[in-house]
Amino acid sequence: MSAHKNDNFFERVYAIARQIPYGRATSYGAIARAIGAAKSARMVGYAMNGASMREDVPAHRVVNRNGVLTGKHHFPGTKLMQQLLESEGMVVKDDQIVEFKKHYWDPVKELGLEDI
DNA sequence: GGTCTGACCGTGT
DNA sequence: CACACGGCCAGAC
Repeated sequence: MSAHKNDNFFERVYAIARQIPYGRATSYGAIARAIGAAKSARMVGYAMNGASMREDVPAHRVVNRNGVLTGKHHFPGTKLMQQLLESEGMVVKDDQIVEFKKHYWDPVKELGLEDI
């Protein structure tokens, strides 16, 4: 019992992050909205910290709203995050995804969560 | 068990 | 346009 609205905040974050397609990227805020916690973007970032050890969660495809690789320091190696993104066809310059909008993947829109 | 911090975001001045 | 601030909430100390 005592089933609160977000029992598994972290699991929900991972569930969304897992669905980010190859070659695309999304933002912390977008994921936060997708799980119904629009103002908890910070916690999404915090959750991704624990996702580093999970291979099924592509944490490198999650950046901030400006397309900046704010979490790159949490990856083993300084440029691993950038390399992973570039290996998927994205261009990263000055710690930022070039033409971020072009590769942006909005979970709320793509998964049809708007009407829920 | 209070306090601080953090891979963020929107809004106000 | 730059900067400051509040919000949200889970862990670490």
